[in-house]
Amino acid sequence: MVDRDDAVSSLRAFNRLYTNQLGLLDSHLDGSPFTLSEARVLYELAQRSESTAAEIGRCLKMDRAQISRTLKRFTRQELVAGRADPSHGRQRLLSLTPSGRAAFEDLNARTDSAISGFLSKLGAGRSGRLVEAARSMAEVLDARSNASPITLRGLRIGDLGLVTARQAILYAEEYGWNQDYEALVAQILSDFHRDFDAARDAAWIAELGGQMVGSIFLVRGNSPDIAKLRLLYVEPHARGAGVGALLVRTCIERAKVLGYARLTLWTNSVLTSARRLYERFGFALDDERPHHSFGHDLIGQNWSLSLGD
Amino acid sequence: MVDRDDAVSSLRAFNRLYTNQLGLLDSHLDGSPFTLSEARVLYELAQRSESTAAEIGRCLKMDRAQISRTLKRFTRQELVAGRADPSHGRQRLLSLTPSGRAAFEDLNARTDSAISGFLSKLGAGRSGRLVEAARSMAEVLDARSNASPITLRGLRIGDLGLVTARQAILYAEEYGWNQDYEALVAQILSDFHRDFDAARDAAWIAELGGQMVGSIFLVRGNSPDIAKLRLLYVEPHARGAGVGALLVRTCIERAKVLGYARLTLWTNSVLTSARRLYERFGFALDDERPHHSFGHDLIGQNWSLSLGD
DNA sequence: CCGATATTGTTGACTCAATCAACATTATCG
DNA sequence: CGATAATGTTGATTGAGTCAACAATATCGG
Repeated sequence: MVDRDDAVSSLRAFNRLYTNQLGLLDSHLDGSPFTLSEARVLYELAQRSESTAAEIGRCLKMDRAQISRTLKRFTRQELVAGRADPSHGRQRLLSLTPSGRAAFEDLNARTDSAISGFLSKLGAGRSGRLVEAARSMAEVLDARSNASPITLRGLRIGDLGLVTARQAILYAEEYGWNQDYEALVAQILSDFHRDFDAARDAAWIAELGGQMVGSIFLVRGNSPDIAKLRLLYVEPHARGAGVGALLVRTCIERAKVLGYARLTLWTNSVLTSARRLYERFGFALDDERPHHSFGHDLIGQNWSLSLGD
Repeated sequence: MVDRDDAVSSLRAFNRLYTNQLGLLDSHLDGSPFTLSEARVLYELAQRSESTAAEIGRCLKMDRAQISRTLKRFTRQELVAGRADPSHGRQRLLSLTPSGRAAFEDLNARTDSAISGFLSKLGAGRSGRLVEAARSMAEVLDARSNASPITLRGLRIGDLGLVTARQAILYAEEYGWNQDYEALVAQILSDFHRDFDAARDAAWIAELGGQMVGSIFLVRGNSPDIAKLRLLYVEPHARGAGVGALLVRTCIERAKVLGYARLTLWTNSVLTSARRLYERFGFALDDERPHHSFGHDLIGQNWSLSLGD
């Protein structure tokens, strides 16, 4: 994956560029009377109905003294009003006055137009990539608090290709498989779409924070009462979070609902973590056979699970 | 593509998170005696052999007065020494003293370990995504100065899937084509890999700043002296930069080298920008025929170009 | 060569940022 | 109830950031 030193220097490089280039968006917007700190405090005040100085300080990691002085300035300018908390004699409940809110809206508009101007200077392509990357970073940074849950969804356009690419890249990185595997997946998925029958087939994409982190496919087998589980995979960074188990469980349940008597799958002996998953759900190894594929000598395995219980 | 208002608010959200969460990496690292501004100046001094105050000021967008005072402090602490520029009586050539360099190395180590600690707190998955996104943003921000050129490369693992996904998503967005098209591309690419013969087939991925922005495939046709051009596409944000022309030209040249007499292609009448490209390179429309595919009534077109000249 | 103009670097003046320490007031908890 | 913690204010100090004035030097057109 990503080397640790590389990662650190990449982040540092980004940090420098960001401070040098976008940093100007922070401090002292053109006509605005507010400094960066003031703007941040103003923003937090606008977001909450009635909050306390300590709360804002914690949220912005600002010093109590600084918050106190900033709020005193705001109060003198009649941007902020406070009233005593009935349930707490020490704290004061702060809120923006109408003119405080107007000042916030003005600041907001200035910031928006500054960013908008920056983006249009970049051009459509670059700004699109910038925004996409910013979203991705924001998601990671935000995820510290709200650990986003795993969700499953059906296939969307682009998924056939993305599943192909991710599986190919993963197995190339982890086991050195060559592009034969990618072509095989592309073939399987193309066939899956062509022959798709909602009464007998299904597919799920696992997402974590809006990102694809795994997939599983349920397709009809050679006889009407046998289904095949195919193309199970979980992104390395999402492993251990129960994504694989959720996918397999969902697949088994749907296979039962669709009336299949037996669920089979083909895998390779090197895929140990997948095998453990199958065993946990009661799959039994039927037979195995060596084969040479994807540039390696492998041992293919057929597993199956009886659904009649 | 990305909506402008969405883009602005995404960037703002990112900016807030970044200042709140990683901002602490900037100002005043734990044991370090340097403030953020001082650290930035120190960094710039360490990067260049002998530079002037004005140069650093321009680079960091800092005030002359502030630079002057910072440098005066550094000089008093014997971190920086300056000598008169022989060729310029006003400027002074600044450089770090040995103890200045030691201070820089110390700061560097502290920063690295702070970032490293932050990354390990995030966990492998999140930090990987964060770093990837940071690289992507850095590339965009950096690209202002060094306009990265378009490069062509051969196929890598993952490309079959990525080309499939990007083409499917693009034509779904632009023309509303359904997933039948994605399955068709997956099929074509799977076959391409299976039947690949370096003496008769070829493929190129266009990259701009390390990102895939287009592709083209050259495959043998039904008769030995006829080749087919397939799956040409260019990302919207890279259009107008000559990516398409570069791809087509490269493909035509290779077709000549491989000894083909004629290059044919199949496209659809709605793909007007591609058609203009083909016309520019001398392709002529042989025939067209309506068909119903990808959820729409389309007019398929066969174009061809004689390579004997 | 001269004079207008720009660049470089310094200094003073001022406000805000950031941090530490001290303090009064109020909550909370054993 | 008393120790301890949290809240908010104030003073003190250093640096950040900005504006303005100034001196010294470069540059360039005439």
